Amino acid sequence: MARNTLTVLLVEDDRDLAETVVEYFALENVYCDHASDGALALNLIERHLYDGIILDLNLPRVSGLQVCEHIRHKGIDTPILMLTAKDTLDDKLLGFEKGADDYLVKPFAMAELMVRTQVLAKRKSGQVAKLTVKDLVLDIKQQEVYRDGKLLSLSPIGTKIVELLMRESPNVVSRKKIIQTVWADDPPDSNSLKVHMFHIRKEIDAAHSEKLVHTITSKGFAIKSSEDV
Amino acid sequence: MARNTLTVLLVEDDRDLAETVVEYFALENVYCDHASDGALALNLIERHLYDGIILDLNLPRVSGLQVCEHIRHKGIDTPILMLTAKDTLDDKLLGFEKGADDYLVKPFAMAELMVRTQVLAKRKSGQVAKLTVKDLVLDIKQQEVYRDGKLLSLSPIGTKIVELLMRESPNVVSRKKIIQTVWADDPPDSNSLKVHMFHIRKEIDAAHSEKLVHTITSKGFAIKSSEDV
DNA sequence: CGAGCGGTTAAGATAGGGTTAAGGTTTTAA
DNA sequence: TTAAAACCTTAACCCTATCTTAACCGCTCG
Repeated sequence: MARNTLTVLLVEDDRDLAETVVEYFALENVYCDHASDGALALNLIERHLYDGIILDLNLPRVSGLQVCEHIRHKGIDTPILMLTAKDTLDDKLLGFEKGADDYLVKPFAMAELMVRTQVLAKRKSGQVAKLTVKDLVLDIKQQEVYRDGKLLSLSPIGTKIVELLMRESPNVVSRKKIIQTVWADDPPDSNSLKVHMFHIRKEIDAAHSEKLVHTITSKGFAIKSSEDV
Repeated sequence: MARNTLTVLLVEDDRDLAETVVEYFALENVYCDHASDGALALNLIERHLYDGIILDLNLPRVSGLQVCEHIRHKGIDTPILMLTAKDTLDDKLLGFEKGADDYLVKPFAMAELMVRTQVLAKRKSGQVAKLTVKDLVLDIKQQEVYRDGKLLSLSPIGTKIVELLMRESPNVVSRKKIIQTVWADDPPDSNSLKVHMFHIRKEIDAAHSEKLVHTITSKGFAIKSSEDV
């Protein structure tokens, strides 16, 4: 089972504060990279896979909001926690709109930042424009699915199912949940879901040796790379 | 069908506040069930699949924290946002520890609750509980059992039995109770349970010197480490 | 020593999931 | 507006993982 060690990125121009955070996090076994401005941060984010990003709103040159927007635009769904000195509601709303997942107002207690970071890091953001599982990509806005760069021909319902499975990846999603998500209150009283899954499989996996669509008997379906837990 | 529609559960005993929230949410196309106490909430949660749960910490009878813990123990990973009147750090930390994903202090702006709920609902919690007995681990949500980090191959019914035994560990569970839990109304009229126990033993204990599955003659079965009572 | 309890094994039954094709509905395009 | 295409549901069929069943084994204890 996975160790409790997390790797997060702190984007903060106040070097004193940054150092304090890094040291505090080290005590709790959280490894913390540090970037002092937005450009540097974006660079690091594209190179590494972080469990979470702590982002000061008030950065020189590129603002925190811009960085946030940029990250989401790239399809990176690492959870983001925003830090700010101000506490106006508008700031928060704007932050969430740009793709942040949580918000903390300066000054804050280290313990709270710690805990919020840990909670944050356990999940995916779900705030991205694109979902990616291996070489499978879903453009959420366009509702188009690509594998290995090639556009697949999925029906609207099929795409919805794939979206759900990709959001939950690598977890199993129960038939019940799929049905409720796709059909809401009036599910078909037939094996319609089975048929949709069949078509989805054909599109996503037929031409590839690595299968991404998996059935977990009596539990449901999952989209993930074969050896992911 | 409506596109961006979410379904959340509000657990709140202040009926005025609840009504306000429900109405506000309706305007933004978020359908909101309401439960006025913890017992009711748990009932609804098991029956429906919500996109998020908004949980007042301060409930009559069963506290919000208890409800939260209960939900996670059931393996339900719906994201939870906690509401509270207090603003002590300890409350927050405890809330996160019990499996909450976000936190909002009363009084709050409707717009902020709205936005936090929407962000919350897009992602999975990642906060589910796991059952552990020595090096045996059951992932409740995935219904997967590991020993010493290795995934075991248990059938659905086998997993159900193991879950029950692990929940009751280190106590003995009678055959009668196992049968009732697994088969409810129509138990097999054969030695099916024996066979399941055989397979469970094979998976859990065959490759290890410390046996965790124990038979207590004429009483039932238990999963525990050998020296435990 | 034989009756009862629990473990082991293998075979048959069943249910869950995969595949296919037909028919009806909705969407799209002319 | 109408015809064609795309899409969705349905039902029938097949296969396989899983579950049940029954028979047998071996121990223990009265």
